[in-house]
Amino acid sequence: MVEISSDVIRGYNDTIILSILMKEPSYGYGISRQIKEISDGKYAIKETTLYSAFTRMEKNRYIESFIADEDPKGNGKKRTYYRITDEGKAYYGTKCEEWDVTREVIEKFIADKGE
Amino acid sequence: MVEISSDVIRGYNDTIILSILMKEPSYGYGISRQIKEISDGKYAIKETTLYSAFTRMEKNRYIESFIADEDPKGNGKKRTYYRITDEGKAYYGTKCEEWDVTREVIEKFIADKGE
DNA sequence: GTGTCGTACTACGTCTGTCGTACTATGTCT
DNA sequence: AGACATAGTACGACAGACGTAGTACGACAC
Repeated sequence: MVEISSDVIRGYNDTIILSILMKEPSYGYGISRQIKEISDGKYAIKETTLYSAFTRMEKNRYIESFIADEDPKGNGKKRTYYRITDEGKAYYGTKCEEWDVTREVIEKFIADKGE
Repeated sequence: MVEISSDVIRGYNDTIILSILMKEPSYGYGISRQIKEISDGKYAIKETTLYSAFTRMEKNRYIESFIADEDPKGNGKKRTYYRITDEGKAYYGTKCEEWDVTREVIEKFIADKGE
């Protein structure tokens, strides 16, 4: 099985996290599981990478945190949730556009992909 | 114009350089110009990034350096050329395969690209 | 004959994102 | 009692990319 090196995803971790928050607010562990699920187990973000991304993106105002209870059935336990901001949505949009260009460029150098 | 962030290309700079050396041996400045040309000016590798990649890849035995004269018309001036090794070719092949997986994964998180 | 441009690098230090390791704490299942 | 899933936090290390700067040579303009 082909392994995805982290240096490749680097620069898109923030985008991946934001794409999950585009649907609805979520929290660390939940986002981590969703990433694994959506990628069919091909990519698992490291905890440290994820939480440091939260810190960075909150500083950049791409996301906002708030404390909330666990799912209804839960007792009184709290979790830190994150919600995407308008700036975050704009950033996500930019990254999606950038992706097209990046992909095009890289594929010019990849065997059997160039013109 | 959409700017390509370096973190995205990161992890593929070596691959891009090797793709040029797959055709024929070349040298720093020449490779730099070829990258710009092939990418239609969309990507220009920084000098420092390029030369540090040479050092790294020579250490990894993906490339070998040799000194040669400038083009025939040149006088006695020398340049450092690089040639891809068999290990380098194998590495390039692996990276090309990895690219397919990476691209697939990332596109699951990019708007209008998912399933 | 001086200055600028293109070529062809090298050196050094900084920054950023990722990762390894480790630790805390609670609830559930066995 | 111990393992496992959940839900994090803390801290330090590392690698690749980048900014800045400097060297050196030849060609060409003015």
